[in-house]
Amino acid sequence: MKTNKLMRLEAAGWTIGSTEDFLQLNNDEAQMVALKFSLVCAVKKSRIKHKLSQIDLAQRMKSSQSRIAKIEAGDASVSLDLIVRALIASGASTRDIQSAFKTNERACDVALK
Amino acid sequence: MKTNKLMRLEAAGWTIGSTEDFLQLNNDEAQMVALKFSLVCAVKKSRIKHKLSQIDLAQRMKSSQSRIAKIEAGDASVSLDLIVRALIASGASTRDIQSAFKTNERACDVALK
DNA sequence: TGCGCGTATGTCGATATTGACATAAACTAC
DNA sequence: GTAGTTTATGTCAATATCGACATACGCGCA
Repeated sequence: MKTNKLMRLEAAGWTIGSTEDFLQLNNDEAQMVALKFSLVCAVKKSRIKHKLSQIDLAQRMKSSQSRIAKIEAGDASVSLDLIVRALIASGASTRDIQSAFKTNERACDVALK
Repeated sequence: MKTNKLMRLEAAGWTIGSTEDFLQLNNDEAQMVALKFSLVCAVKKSRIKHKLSQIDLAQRMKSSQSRIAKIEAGDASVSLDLIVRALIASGASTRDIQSAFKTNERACDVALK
């Protein structure tokens, strides 16, 4: 019997698994953030490696310098789409892009400066 | 001296490299499309592998069944963000995600059915 | 000092993307 | 058959994201 307490909980607006869902969501969120971070790092690395200013890169992908700055700053208003576009436009190779998806990257700043 | 013809062209609204930019853009676009395609395939594979219905997956990522359908159909209104979120939520491992970024995947349908 | 260059930050109107919903279609199993 | 399950498609109001612009900051150099 799993009815009694369960039903009371559900009556109160809870469902079984809600905790797991919550944690799962957090975990997924974390993965997403880590992924974005890696890619952002890769963008900056690739841009500098190819000796491009933010303006150069912006022109390449028909965006604006401020967008590039926001990308590299990890601004909340930039999508994964834009990050990956920037990565591609910056001249990163397919291999670079792929390896950027390893989330176990070292801290970005360290590698950059 | 690269001034003469160049200046005339620029006066006409052209800049050097515009053709390259054009091709570059197309190439970047193509890379982006290929990437999305690979990921979409990976989502469907992973979802089925984990025996999830579109509704299940939708609940996991707090989205809707119709969105999942659109994702897997390659609808124009789905962002890379959502695709990757779906991939993560479907239970794909980090390794799965990474390997999904190899653009030289085989056709999706073949593998799926 | 001031000037040029690259970058950071805030704002804003226009556009893209979202979840939700309705509904149809495809497919099983009875 | 039809009832149940899964997936596909269209619509829409709410929100997220966009490029563009202004502007400030840091930094090297004359």
